[in-house]
Amino acid sequence: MKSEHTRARIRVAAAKVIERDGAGHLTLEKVAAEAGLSKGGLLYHYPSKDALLQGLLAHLLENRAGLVDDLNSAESVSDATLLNSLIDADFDLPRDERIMAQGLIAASAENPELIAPAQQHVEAVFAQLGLSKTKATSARTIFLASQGLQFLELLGLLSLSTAERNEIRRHLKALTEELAPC
Amino acid sequence: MKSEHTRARIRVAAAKVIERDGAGHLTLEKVAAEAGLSKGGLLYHYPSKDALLQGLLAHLLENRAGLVDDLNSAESVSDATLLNSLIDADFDLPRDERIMAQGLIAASAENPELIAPAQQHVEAVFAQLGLSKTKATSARTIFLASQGLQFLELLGLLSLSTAERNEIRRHLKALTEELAPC
DNA sequence: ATTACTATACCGTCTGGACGGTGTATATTT
DNA sequence: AAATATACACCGTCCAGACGGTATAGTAAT
Repeated sequence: MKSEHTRARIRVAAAKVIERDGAGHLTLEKVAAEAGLSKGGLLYHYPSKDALLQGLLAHLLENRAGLVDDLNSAESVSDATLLNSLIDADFDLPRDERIMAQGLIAASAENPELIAPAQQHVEAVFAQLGLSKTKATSARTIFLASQGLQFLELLGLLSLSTAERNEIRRHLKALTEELAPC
Repeated sequence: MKSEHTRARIRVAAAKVIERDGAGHLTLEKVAAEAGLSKGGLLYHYPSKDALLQGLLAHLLENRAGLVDDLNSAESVSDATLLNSLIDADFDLPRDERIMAQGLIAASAENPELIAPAQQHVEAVFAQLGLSKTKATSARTIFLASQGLQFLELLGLLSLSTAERNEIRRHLKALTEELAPC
């Protein structure tokens, strides 16, 4: 039971290494050092680099996965609810997790299968948003825009002032609300 | 003058390697082999791996850069024109160049400064779309959605049927046209 | 006895890039 | 016309460093 605590420490350490040295220089030894662990100790918890990366991704999807699943009960209005949650999740992603995502994008180059869980999530969202015949495309477009901004920020291709960022967020939320009444 | 021809061959070879082995396994030797060149020959044209990657990116931005610059003359309606072109460029990106983009995303992990030209392009687009006070956010959102889809596809997080893909494209174009009259 | 580590040494592999050399075409000089 | 020089395009080998992962021996707490 101390394990999970240590694993969390390791994940944060990985994020710090990625932030400092770049995702391409993520090394088991560096992560171990940053976490205050020996290399052997790190490998005890995550027996390979891939396992560590999978751990990062699983952690990232923990919260979001619930959002999609919780919609088994509700109806058409729930698309707006889902979008709202996803937008919030995107825009309020903690710094740590943002960096982890960055690292995973990089890692997916080496090992494409690694991000399969993320693919599952995205396609689940798309499937859910596709259920309503009339507004499916509008809903999906809102999702795409939210994701688009996250990726551009993640890759360092765009950095907005908080004011501009918030305005886009507001706009996406407004578009989401237009979905329900119609 | 034979140089440019060979360089083009090298770029295509790089795309093939990325497609076959994954972006993380892009190697000078593999590219050279694929291009029917020795490693030394490759290094003659692109004196380092970074130089090769920069070459790929420059090639990708060649067409798009013109789109933004061409708007020095026109007025507010031109935002719609720009968006239209960008959407087309995103959706009609040739297979080769799509794979190159994939490789560059991966490479940016190792060397973040590498994608500076792309950053410049994105921010130029955003600045251009920010000029019209009233519809700036709407225009930017359309751009974000288009980019969002490209990234999701690029990273293998989403694969749509051509029908679904086209519907989103149509929707983005419709939103773009709504921009002008108001 | 099991869990959770530390510390260190080591191995095999991969890879960027340096380096020296080769052939060929064009230009210049004799 | 012959000889020489120069630049271009390219070959093939070698090497130093980095990295993932293994192995081993030992510690400490539960």
